[in-house]
Amino acid sequence: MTKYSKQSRFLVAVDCIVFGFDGETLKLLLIKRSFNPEKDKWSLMGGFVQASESLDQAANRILKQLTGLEGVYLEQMYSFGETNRDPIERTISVSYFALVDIHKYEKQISTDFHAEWVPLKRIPKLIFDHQDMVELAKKSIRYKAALHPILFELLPSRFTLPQLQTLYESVFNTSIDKRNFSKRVLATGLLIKLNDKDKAGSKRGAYYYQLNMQKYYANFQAFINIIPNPDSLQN
Amino acid sequence: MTKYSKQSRFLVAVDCIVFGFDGETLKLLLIKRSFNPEKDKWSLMGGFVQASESLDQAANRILKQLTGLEGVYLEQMYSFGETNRDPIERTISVSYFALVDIHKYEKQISTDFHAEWVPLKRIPKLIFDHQDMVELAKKSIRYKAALHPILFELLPSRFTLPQLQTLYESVFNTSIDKRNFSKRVLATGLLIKLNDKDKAGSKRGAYYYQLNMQKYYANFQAFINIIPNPDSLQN
DNA sequence: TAACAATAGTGTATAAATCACACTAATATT
DNA sequence: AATATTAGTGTGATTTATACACTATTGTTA
Repeated sequence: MTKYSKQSRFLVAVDCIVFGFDGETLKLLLIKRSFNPEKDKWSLMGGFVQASESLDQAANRILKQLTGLEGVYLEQMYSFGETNRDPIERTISVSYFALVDIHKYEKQISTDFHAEWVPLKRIPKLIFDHQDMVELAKKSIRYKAALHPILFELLPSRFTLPQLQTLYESVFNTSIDKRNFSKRVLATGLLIKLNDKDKAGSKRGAYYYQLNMQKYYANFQAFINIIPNPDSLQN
Repeated sequence: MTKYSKQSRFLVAVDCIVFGFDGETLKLLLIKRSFNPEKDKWSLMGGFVQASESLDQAANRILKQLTGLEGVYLEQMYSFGETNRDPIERTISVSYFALVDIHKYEKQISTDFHAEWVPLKRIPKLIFDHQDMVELAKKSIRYKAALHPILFELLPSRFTLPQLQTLYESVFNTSIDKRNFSKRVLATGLLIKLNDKDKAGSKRGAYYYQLNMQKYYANFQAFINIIPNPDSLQN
């Protein structure tokens, strides 16, 4: 059968907004572009989709190539298709956001690749419409995290309640009463309390918890109420 | 400056999942394809993105061309990019869902175009991965409608509470106590009660309501609780 | 080695939201 | 005039959310 001969064909890119959390601050992984146009400007991780791969495969490949990251939480977000968003040639970009445990990758990223963790509050000017992508990604994770337990993807496999609370407070840019916070998270049944403590953050030490992976996967689609009235917290 | 010479370029399509509600049943607008491949098979509204238009513009154009629909609620949903999803040539499809007032368009659609409203429960086999798109669209509107007042887009500008309730009951495939339902919807402050009644649906007649457009637009992003525990209603 | 400083951990009473539930009202039809 | 059909309304019980403050632990320091 013949091809669709009269139609235009376009470059299709994938761009990844990669979030990390170092225990205090939410960060994005950015790279200095190594090729034209906009060489040496800050950019999201991106690359063109190849003929042989699906969009998801492209996103995973690009993330792996540019940062070494593999097997991380990656979710398609939105497709950007303004005709002039790339000045060289029309490119449609399918954006993904990723949530990674920053500690696993911190060293290898900055040495092997020209990628850097930048605090979300101090994102430099980015190329093309990457700024818009970042804004949308911030909204998207806040929205999703208000309903689903995705933020655990940003933490190491063992974490403390104070760490978890700090993470929620950063994402939602608010402060939460710790008694109510712990009641709510424990009520989800997602956490398993361990016997040892993290002594790094305080003299007394805080108990480690880990995810109950069974329940985590089973309840991922269910709505969960860690942040009440999240819409009143927009900013 | 030169183009990105070594990269592959792809066809990019837009496919629209168009929902309508006739007062009793949720329906999708489908068309019989008028061209190959898969001529005469059932399909979603789709078409290729042109060089001169953005994705949103393409979606609006295609909807207009194939159905005459214009100015309807249209929201980008997800991009489908499996390499072999179109057997003729690789095509990346950006899907949109639309919510329309079925009465406004019912006649003009079936006469001017080869489009047809089909009950959601009786969707025929569709071409390519359009079945997947429909499944995702059903999930998407249910998810969104659990949190935001989008379902009003499916109703005429004047509607009764019984109509609204039937709509929610169809979307969530459940039944709701009408006392609690009316309390909840009226508590949103989104509805204005009118002085006349719809006498078509019953002898007594039910009061018409209309949307308070101010509040509707202002509160669109806010979370709203018309359906409690929507996750317990999945199916 | 006792006092101090710093963070972790816990409970209760009040307010608000949600839920379950049944009767009367209006009117077209017979 | 009786009947059938759908619209409209209120309350009490339960659950959930909120506000709020003190004790526990332990490394550091005087």
